[in-house]
Amino acid sequence: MISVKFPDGATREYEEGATGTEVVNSISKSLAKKTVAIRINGELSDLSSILSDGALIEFIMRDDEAALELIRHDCAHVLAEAVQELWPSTQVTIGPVIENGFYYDFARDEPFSVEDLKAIEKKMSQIIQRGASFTKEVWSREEAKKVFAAKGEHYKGELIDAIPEGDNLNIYKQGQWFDLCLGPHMRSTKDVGQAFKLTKVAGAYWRGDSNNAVLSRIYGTAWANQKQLDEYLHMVAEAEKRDHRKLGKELDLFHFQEEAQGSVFWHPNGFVIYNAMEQYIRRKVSTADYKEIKTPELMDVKLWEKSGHWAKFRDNMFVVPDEVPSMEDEEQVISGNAKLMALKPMNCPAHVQIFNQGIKSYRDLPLRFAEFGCCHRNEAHGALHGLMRVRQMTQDDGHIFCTEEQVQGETEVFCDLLDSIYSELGFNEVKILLATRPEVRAGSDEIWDLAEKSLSDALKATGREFETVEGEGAFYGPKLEFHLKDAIGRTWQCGTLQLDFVLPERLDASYVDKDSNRQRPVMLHRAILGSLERFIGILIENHAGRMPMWLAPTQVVVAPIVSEFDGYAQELVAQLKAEGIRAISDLRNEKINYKVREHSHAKVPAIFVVGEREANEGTVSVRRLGQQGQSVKSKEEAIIEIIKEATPPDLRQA
RNA sequence: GCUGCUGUAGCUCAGGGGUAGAGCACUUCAUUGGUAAUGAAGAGGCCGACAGUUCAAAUCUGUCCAGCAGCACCA
Repeated sequence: MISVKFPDGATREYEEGATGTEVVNSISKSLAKKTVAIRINGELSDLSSILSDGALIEFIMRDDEAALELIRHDCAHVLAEAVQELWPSTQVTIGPVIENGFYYDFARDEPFSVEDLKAIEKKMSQIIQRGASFTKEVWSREEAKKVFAAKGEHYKGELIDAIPEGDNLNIYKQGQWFDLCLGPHMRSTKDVGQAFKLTKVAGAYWRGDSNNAVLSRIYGTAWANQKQLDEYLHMVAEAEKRDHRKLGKELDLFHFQEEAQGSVFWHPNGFVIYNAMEQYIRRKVSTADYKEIKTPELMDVKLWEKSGHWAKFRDNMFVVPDEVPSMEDEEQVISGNAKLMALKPMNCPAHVQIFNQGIKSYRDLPLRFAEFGCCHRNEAHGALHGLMRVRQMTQDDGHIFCTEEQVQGETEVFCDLLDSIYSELGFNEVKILLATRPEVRAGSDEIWDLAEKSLSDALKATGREFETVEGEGAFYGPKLEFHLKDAIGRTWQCGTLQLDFVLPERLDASYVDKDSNRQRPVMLHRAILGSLERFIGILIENHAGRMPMWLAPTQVVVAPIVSEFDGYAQELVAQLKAEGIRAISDLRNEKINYKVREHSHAKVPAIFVVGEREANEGTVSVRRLGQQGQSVKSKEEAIIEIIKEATPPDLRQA
């Protein structure tokens, strides 16, 4: 006999070899009906798993949060079966669960079309209705290789080879169809339910390596019930409406064009936001004792060779020969002998050049430089994405030169600065990741041990929680990544703090310590927004284009109802402008409905409507974006209200 | 860069081997109307670029360019 424990502390005895199914059946019929999987000692497993003596077990119902992963994984298997039923010569590869759904990669000569998805969904529905049980078998390596080879499944053969010797080789069957899989799965395909949808097709590299073949990937989403699926699809539609590229066009904020791929043309409206953000950050870093600097855009390639960027990022740099092309033969000719310059892809080496001027004393440390650094990176075509990924960007960059002992204090101060800025900008959920040494890197393992330890110790000392992501650090040092959660739950990496022992060494930075000895400073690279362009894109999507008053390109429109009161409207605009408010009048010969509609579409936060009553009483009828109706106030009161709201968050009186 | 899709008016899109279409926006005229569209008229296009097939190409084919969705990349 074996005994199993339940979460409430109870124990029960079963025959040797009892499975989760037997246990759940022994408890109650209704429980057995709802239970789709089991957790054994905390690990999600098949309900049909054989239990060991003393195991702690928990039942997973289909409606449990934990079952979502199983629903999606099982759904991926159903997708694969459906595809092979429809197109038997298609090879299957892998099909993992991802956020909100799953995908499956197939090897097939003909890529899938969007129309195919409908047919596949129909077939999947049938497979789910058939409700074949998932059963697990453990095969020998040889057997598995033979069977998959016979089926023409070469990718599965490669996967089998990659499984470490000694590990079990699980095969999950659902009726006639089977797949190599770690599991676990639910009881049968019926447990998947019908709340699923295939969303898109795309190409993807085998094993995520661009040197490998391109496979056809089908993405899907799956949920416990139709309501959840509908909510998810609604959320996706909402996100689409917020797309900053669409809003950028609608609100006349910026545009892109072919001749400057990936570089922003800021229109007057967009540049208001840009300037407001730049000025805001400038005030914040100035208060935090940073010295603002400006460094050259174009520098000799030699500097980038020295810093190590040339070796690693040359392919993504814009290189400019210092030469006027000759125009012989009507073709532009460049000799190839010219000195090579490069547009800076980042600012750090330039900041070190300023640090290196003159002799620095330990008394100068920590020395904090800030720059709105305009950087160019020749990003791959497919990587460009509106404001989120551009070729010309302006980083709110900064570098702190300090001693090893000062790292902890600087980390703490920086984290506080970030918290203050993010919360002022309306982002209250921040997740921190510590990214450690990548495979290709500069600096010895000892330096990396030290750098990773100092950074994580410093962060721990601030009392903040973080997760570690292995291998994601910069080539010169480990980094902290600060991820913001936006209004519809998406996360964006914005801030970063990177600890660097390598660049000061390579670029020979030094200071004189108490005992008159030359020492290497530590360099902290840091950014708060990341890039102004990208952050503005995030702000647009977060606010769905309805920018808070202090960032709104036009803050107030004053619209008279009839032309008789144009004078009163102009007077109001003049008063608002005198207070630094971005106000305009709309004196067009149009109905008030039309004006209100138009300015509401333009997402102007406040409209002052004035007619006979207002002009006679010295009032305004204030209509606020997103609110029904309007309220009448004295003009003084209305203006004071706008001034308050238009004040940047760091300048507001508490 | 890779795979797939798309490219027609300022915007959103329909059409499709034989004279280029709609709505909105724009211009003009009339309208002075109290909180999300007043009416009428007009103007606007090398149908992404280049080549090929054809009596004839915006339409079919090919190449290229750009955008989009993923992938890969992201100092």
